[in-house]
Amino acid sequence: MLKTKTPSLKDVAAAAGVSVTTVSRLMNGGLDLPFQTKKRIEDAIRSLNYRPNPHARRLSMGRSDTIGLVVPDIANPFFSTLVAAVEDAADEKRLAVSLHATLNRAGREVEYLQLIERNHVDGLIFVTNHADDGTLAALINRTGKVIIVDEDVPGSNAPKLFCDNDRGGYLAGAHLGSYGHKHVVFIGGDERMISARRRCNGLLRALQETHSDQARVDRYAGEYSVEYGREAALRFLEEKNSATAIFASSDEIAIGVIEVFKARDVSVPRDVSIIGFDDVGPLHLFSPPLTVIRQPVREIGRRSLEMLLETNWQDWKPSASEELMPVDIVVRNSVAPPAK
Amino acid sequence: MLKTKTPSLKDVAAAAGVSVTTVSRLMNGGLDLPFQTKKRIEDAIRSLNYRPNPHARRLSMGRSDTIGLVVPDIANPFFSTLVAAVEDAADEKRLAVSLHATLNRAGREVEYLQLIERNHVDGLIFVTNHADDGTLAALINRTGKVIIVDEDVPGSNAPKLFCDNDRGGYLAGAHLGSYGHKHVVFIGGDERMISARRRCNGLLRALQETHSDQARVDRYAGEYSVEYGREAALRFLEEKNSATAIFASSDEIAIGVIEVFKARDVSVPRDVSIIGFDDVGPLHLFSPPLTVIRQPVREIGRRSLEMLLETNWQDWKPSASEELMPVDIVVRNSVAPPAK
DNA sequence: ATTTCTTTGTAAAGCGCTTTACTAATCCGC
DNA sequence: GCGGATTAGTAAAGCGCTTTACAAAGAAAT
Repeated sequence: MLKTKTPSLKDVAAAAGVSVTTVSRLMNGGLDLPFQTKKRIEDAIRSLNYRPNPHARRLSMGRSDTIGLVVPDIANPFFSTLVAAVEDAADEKRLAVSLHATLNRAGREVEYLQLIERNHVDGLIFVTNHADDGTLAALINRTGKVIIVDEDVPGSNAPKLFCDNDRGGYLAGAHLGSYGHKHVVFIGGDERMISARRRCNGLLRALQETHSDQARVDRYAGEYSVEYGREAALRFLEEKNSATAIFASSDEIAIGVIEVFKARDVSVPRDVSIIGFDDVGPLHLFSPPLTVIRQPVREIGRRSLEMLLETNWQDWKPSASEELMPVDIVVRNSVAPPAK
Repeated sequence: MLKTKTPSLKDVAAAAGVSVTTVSRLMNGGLDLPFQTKKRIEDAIRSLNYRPNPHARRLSMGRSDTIGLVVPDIANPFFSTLVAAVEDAADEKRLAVSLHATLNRAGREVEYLQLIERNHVDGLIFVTNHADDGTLAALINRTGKVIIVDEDVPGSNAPKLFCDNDRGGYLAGAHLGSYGHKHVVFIGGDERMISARRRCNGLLRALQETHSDQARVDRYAGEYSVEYGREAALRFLEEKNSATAIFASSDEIAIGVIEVFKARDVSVPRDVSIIGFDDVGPLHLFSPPLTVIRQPVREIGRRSLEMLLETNWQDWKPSASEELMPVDIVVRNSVAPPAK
């Protein structure tokens, strides 16, 4: 294969007998040319199979037509569904997506946030799933053009998009309460995390509405992982917790819990009821099918891109702009009246 | 926030009292400078908080330090796990990944393949999951620098990485055979797809080794989707197929099958045995836990990036270079002796 | 003391595009 | 047939970096 250089704008211009400016302007829609000229240029483009060099274009224009997407873990179905939705929406807008996973490694988030600084990307959709010590918030406030999704970075001034965590908790609590559960353990993030705090609040509120001061919720705090789900389930068993139901704050946690309950012959929902959160995996095929609060993950993904694109960053005020996506409950078979 | 322009190499040079060349060469390791000069420059970089503009760098160097990754569907756990592994490996090599989902839409694959042409990306990892009419193969052969993963694009000259499909089929067949199954239906892609062909061959061979000419496999061909799994299960039931076991060629298909079996009160494995393929979802929590051929998805992801990086594209010969990753069987509880 | 290497730099071209500022040609009304 | 507006097009600067080709200064060799 002989090394024919890829054609440049100049080549096209030469072939069409016009200047590069003319070609460039034609291509970018800034010029109405007489039919003849236009056709000559278009023929030249076609016959040379010309495509603009994106790097030159980006350097010249000072933007990249690429958005950054940083998530904790791409393999996690919740995030991968989110990624899929963002990619889909971005593609529609002819934007590329530069994908980065932090895997909760220290410094990763900071590093990826910097991508924006030298306009590697035009904007960033940022999702974290652990508490921040202030570093992240400071960086976000300095760089701008980031949308915070799913979990808050407290102190950051950026448009935010969460699911309606409080309502999620409330729905779970109301459901559990209506079955007669008064004491439930909440397994989720720690109290610094908005998702955990709000879900827990909602849960307790609903329980109290049904059972007033008999209502009680214990909080087990840890990562949103299968591993922590197992750990929490073990703790639940070992401390012979008298709660009759568990509210597992993510699919992953629920999976971990169910795994050990299965191994220890704890029957769900006979011995203990479980209600999950997210509903992205095939939970309906579990035994028993898992009752769950569903997040509209794809909508969250699409909406986050919209927000990134529609906010006018020039004069965006650090307002308390927080958008909440609705959740709902999907009732399956993992909740029953308490045995005890 | 006043509009301080982001610092450029020139600013650094000025601040350090040297030329831009010097700074550039220092940063790219091409120069040993006397300690004093070096320190001056480094101080300047630090105090200006300078970071090179990636677009300028890319334009100048003619490469992007970005690889493209095109998959059929990011939300599908199999692919998302693959994506996660590739991203992880890429990050280690300081490469960005540009992610694209084809969603089996016509023209998408072609379009993304073009990314490589104007060095938008330095290489492409390409995974498709349907048959090609020759267009893709032609394009791939023209552009080069692509690794084909998971499913073949017949006629394409590129390094290829698949799992050991034949052995996967064989393992499934041997397992089923040892339980006394002679007649099984294979649900998977059509005969133009290497994954389907090889798995089916392996399956039949194993069955024949156990039951010689009593062995029989029916092939249901369709997409690797939950939807098709449902469809196939319905067909299975409606035609009262006398097969005693089903080999579902992906997690998705298996999920679809199990869904309808559950709805129709077909008991697994009592009425019919099922064996799946992939094992990326939480199949162990299904009822019953699904026996499955496992693909080393993460390893496939990592390896595909390695292959992209290690092949010397200058003098790569269209050899029959096909690499196979090992699969294994994980026995759970969805296979039992046939009832009939 | 002159030549020859190194060391320590520099100036300037080039990557391929966009865009600003400008000019030449054509058309219109009178 | 002239001034002015419009149309059709150009030249050249600039985006921020890398890299080639070259130079000055000091050290080593003759």
